[in-house]
Amino acid sequence: MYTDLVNFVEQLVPLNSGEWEAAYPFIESLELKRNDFFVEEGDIAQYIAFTRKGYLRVFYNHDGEEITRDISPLNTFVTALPSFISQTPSFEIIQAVTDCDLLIIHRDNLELLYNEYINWQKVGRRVMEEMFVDTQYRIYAFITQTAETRYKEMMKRYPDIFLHVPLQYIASFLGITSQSLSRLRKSIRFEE
Amino acid sequence: MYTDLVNFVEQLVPLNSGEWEAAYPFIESLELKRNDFFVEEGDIAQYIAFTRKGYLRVFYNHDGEEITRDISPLNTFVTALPSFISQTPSFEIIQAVTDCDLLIIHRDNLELLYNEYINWQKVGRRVMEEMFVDTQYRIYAFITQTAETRYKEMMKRYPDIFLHVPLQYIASFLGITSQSLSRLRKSIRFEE
DNA sequence: AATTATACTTAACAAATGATAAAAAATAAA
DNA sequence: TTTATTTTTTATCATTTGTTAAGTATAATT
Repeated sequence: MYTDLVNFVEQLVPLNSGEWEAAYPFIESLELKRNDFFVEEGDIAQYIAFTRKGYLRVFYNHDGEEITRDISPLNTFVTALPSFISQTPSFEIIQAVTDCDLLIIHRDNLELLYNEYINWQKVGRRVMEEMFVDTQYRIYAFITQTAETRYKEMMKRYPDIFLHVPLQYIASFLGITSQSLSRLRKSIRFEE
Repeated sequence: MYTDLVNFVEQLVPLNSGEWEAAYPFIESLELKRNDFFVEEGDIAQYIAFTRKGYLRVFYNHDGEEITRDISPLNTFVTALPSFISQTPSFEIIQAVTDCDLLIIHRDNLELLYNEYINWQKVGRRVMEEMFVDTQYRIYAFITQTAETRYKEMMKRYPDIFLHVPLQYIASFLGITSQSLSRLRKSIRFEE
C-alpha cells in the first residue's frame, strides 16, 4: 500500500518508524475514475496527492482552450500548489487521465506533521527542491530545443505516458498544437 | 544591512529573535564586480546568495553558446541548485551582470540552521515553493504566449532589469535569439 | 582620440510552428 | 452492430522565429 510512497520519501529523507507512524493516520486513499477531477476550477485545493497508479494532468482554461501544463509521472506528488499554499480558488485544474489510485494528505494534517516533525518539514523542502529542479530543466528545454527534440526526449524518459495519455495533452505539454505534433510524428516515422 | 532579507523571509515565515540571532553569524557579505563569477562551470556550489543589489544571471554552455536560463530580480535567492543540493560539479554558471551586493550562506551552515530550527527548515520549504510556482508560470508562458507577449510582460513585471541587463541575455531568457528580439522591439516601436 | 572589441540592429531567406478546414481513425454510446 | 462522438491525421496557407551575414552603435582599451 505505502511501499512506493515510502521508497520515494526515504530516498529524499530517511525517517524513523515514529515519524512514519505519525504520518500513517493522515494518509488517505482515493481512487479516481478516468476524467474524474482531483481539483476543479475555483476549488480550494485541500489535498496533495501521491500517484500510486494512473496519470493526472494539470491544465488551465486559457481563452476556452485547455492548456496542459503538467502530466504527472507515476509516484510523484501533485497538487494545485498556488491554491494549496494560499488557500485561494484554483485556476489550475487537475483531472484523471486514466483510472488512478492516489494517496492523499489533507493540508491541515500536513501542516500538523510539518510543525511537529522537523524531518517531515525537511521532506517538504526536499520534494519542492526536486520539483523545482525538474521544472528548471523543462525551461532549459523550451529555450534550447525544438519541439521535435522535446518530443523525442519525452519518449525516452516517459515511454509509459505515451501508452496512456492522449496525444493532444502531450502536444500541449510540449508547447505545440496537436496538428503540429501529428506532423512531427509523421516526419519522424519517415526518418530512418 | 539585513533589512531586505529580513523582510523577505518574514513575509514567508515569521521568526522570533532567537531564530534570527542564530542565523546572523552564518550570513556573510559578498561584493561582486560586473562579470565576476558566483559559480563557475565545474564548481561545487557552496553558497546560496540573496541579491541585495545588482543582477545575477544563470546560464549554461550549450554547444559553445551561452543559454541564459535565469536573471535574478532584486531580493531573491540564487544558487546553482542541482550542484548545491547534491554537491556535484555545476553545469550551471552564475555570473554578475552588474556590480552586486550579496548576502551569502554556506551550505554547511544552512544545514546547521535547518537541522536546529524547524522554522528555518520551513523557510527553506517556503522559498522553494514560491520559486517552483514562479517557474511553473514561466512554463505556462512558454506554452501559451508568443515571444512578443513574453517580452511585454517581462517589461511590465521587471522594468528595472531592462535598465541594467544586456538585451542578448534577455533574449535568451525569453527563449529567442537576440536578432529576433531586435526585430520584435522594432515592430513594437511602430505599433501605436 | 584612435582603435579594438562588444552589443545591437537590419535584411533576406529558411525552417518551424500556428490556424483553419476537412478527412480518417479510434472510441464511446445507443 | 450501428451511430455518434472524440481523437488523430492531413493539407494548405499564414505567421513566427531561426540562420546567416552584414552593418551600425556603443563601450572598453590603448
